Amino acid sequence: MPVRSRSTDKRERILAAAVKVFAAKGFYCARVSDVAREAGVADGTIYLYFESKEDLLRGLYEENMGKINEGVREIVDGDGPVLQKVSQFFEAWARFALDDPDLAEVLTVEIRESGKYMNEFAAPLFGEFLRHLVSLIDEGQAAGEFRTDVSPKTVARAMFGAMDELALAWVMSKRKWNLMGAGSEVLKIFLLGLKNPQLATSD
Amino acid sequence: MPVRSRSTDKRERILAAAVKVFAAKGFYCARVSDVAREAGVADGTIYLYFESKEDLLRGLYEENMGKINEGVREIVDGDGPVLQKVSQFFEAWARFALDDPDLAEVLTVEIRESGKYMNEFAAPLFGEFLRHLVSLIDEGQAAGEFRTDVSPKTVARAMFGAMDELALAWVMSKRKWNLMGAGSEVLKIFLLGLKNPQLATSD
Amino acid sequence: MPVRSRSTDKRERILAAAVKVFAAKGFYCARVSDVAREAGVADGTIYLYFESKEDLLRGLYEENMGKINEGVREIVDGDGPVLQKVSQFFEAWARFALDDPDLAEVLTVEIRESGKYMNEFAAPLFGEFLRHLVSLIDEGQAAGEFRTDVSPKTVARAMFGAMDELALAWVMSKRKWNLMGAGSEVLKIFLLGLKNPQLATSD
Amino acid sequence: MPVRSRSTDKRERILAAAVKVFAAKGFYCARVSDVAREAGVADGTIYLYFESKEDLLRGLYEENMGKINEGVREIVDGDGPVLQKVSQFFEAWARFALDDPDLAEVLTVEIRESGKYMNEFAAPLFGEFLRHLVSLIDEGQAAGEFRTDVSPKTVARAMFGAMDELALAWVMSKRKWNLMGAGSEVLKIFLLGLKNPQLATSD
DNA sequence: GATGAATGAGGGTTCATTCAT
DNA sequence: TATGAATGAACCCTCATTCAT
Repeated sequence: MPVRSRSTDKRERILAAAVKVFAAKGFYCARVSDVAREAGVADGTIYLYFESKEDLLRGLYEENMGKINEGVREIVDGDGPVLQKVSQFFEAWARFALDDPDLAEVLTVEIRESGKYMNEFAAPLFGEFLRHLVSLIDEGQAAGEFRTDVSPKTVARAMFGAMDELALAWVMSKRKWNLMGAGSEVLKIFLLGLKNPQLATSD
Repeated sequence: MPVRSRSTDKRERILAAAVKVFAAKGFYCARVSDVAREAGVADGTIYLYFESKEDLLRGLYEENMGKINEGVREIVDGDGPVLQKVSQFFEAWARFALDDPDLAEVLTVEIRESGKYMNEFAAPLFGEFLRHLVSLIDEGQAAGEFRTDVSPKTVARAMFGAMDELALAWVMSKRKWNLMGAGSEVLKIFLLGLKNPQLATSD
Repeated sequence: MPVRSRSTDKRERILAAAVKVFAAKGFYCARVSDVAREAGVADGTIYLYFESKEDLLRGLYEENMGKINEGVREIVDGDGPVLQKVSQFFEAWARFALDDPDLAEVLTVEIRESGKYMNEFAAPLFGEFLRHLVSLIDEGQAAGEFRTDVSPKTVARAMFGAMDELALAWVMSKRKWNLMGAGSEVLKIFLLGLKNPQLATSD
Repeated sequence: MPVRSRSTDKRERILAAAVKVFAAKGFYCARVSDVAREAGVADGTIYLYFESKEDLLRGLYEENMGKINEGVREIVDGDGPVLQKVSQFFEAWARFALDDPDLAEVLTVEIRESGKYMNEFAAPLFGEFLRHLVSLIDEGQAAGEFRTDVSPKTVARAMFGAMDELALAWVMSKRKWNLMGAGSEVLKIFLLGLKNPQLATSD
């Protein structure tokens, strides 16, 4: 039976509260005391676990983007056919958004938060995420499934952008429609659009 | 012939300064006095033209998104074949980013700024932009060019997301690669992926 | 007719208020808003003239210690007999305390404020002050008025300590007794104690 | 034979730690947790022995100033010639500084901390210390050794100020020079300066 | 219209103190 | 007794906004 120390629990509660509050008000409009209240702790307690408000965002980002990266890495490193792995990749992404739309919103929005310090920590993890996707496209080209006259990097970026925008739209629309279905539609477009014309069989 | 009053010029200078400063530091980290210095006016002067810092962002957004919408509307309302119009649509979008990357960054990033009041003004104009794209997809389906088993809204959103992400990546990478070329690649993927399989001729 | 800019006046008012408040509550117990209220300005106004609370203390110190140093330098560089200059030196010091006991208290107390950053700025000016006194002792020895078997540095430091303690006691006692008279007594002790025994005439 | 309880030891350790930390960072800049770490106890433990941070300073002050007062009282109440007792008085003072420079710094600096509550407890003990010195001067005057045209209180204060400043300078200079020697020089100045001119024998 | 000094509310952060274990 | 995680009041400083000139 797992025994989590009190502090670990509290750290998690603070992170969860931060996700909720940042999603609701945005990082800059959110007050640290909002997060504290949401987490049910005193303002000062947050500073026992995080160095600053910004560090709280960083912690939130690294913790969760780390998990996502883990998940997609397993898929990318898996054994099945590449087309199936691409599907799984985006399913995983969609499931993550479905599971915690607030978190999806924060990661999705904050990743844009242009310059300054933010990207100093966001970039590496996002870069890793993208590299996994690039690997898949590479693999697809190597397997003869995808056309080779496109840049995997460009394709990966575009696919991510399309899916991310979908997730954002879904979050903003108060989750009124079927994200997974829309994701499938878009994925199909990409797979068709990338299909190697040399392949004997049409879909 | 239109004669712009001196004050209109100043308004433009302030807006241009705001674009530059917001792109560099982000809306929340930018100070009104930064914008004033960049515009070469006094802090107080900004409040002769805008009600608040937020109103400055609104003005910036409406002015520029308005122009973009005008541009794409002309394309959408134009007479050529739908496939050509789709190409023109994204060319216009890319050209806008190429012409003023700072502006592209601000619009691209701030549009995400989930929360609060922001979207109260961003949504309508962005919605209009999206509707133009949806119209094109609709038109393509009606013309038999595109498959009809996909939701135009979903497709439009995905296409926008892909292109927007490309623009963002390009901006963030300090414009080191060819945005227009990458955009063409991605557009081709979408057009192939959307192509009506009933069409006799393959591309 | 001297025209002081408004800002100069305000800076002076803030400095004067800081002297009063720091004297009354001590630097660390004083709140910036106390100084602001005393000066009749808004909290933020202080930061138009000083970078931080600490900078306010630094400004106060440099401005006033600078003036004191100027005053004693003129005396040290003057032409009269050295014994007379020593008297003038301490008279000047006492007059400064009499003129602005609050200021005397702040300078006297804060100069002790041991380590850290404080002395980074206090040391040079206090060092200058001490050097002026050392010069006088040197001069007295060279002139044959003072014994030469004592270190001018040690003597200067002791004389300063004695006078400073007197000033502090006077300030703390709510100025109930005659500082100038006590100062004369002490000065006489030092002058007798330092007197060159070779001198033919006894006092 | 006195058996110190474990708790008394801990109290002593905390006091010693406080001396060290207060000397290094100053009372206001020192954190209670700094003292706790230095003492090797938990933060909360300090509050088992002291009511507050201020009380810790009070305890430190009373304990040590008490010892000093005891020491000088023995000297003052001793039997030897008054001139010798004066020498012993300041030797004791210097030895105290030499033995524990950190403590000297704290007592020396904090005694100035003008304001508030501080002096409520410092004043009595410092007053006692001064009264011992005043007694000596009185005694010297009564014995015909010192001139009687000076106020013993003033003289005592000045002597203390001179010696204290010397100790402070020595502490601040990282103890680079000979405090005891400098003290002797200064004491000699005072003794010469105070010498009763009626005395047949010159020194 | 234009200025920029002044304002003051607001918020991130610190740290003395408490208390459940 | 001893602990140290938790508390929350306090405070320095920022910066959007105002307004006298």
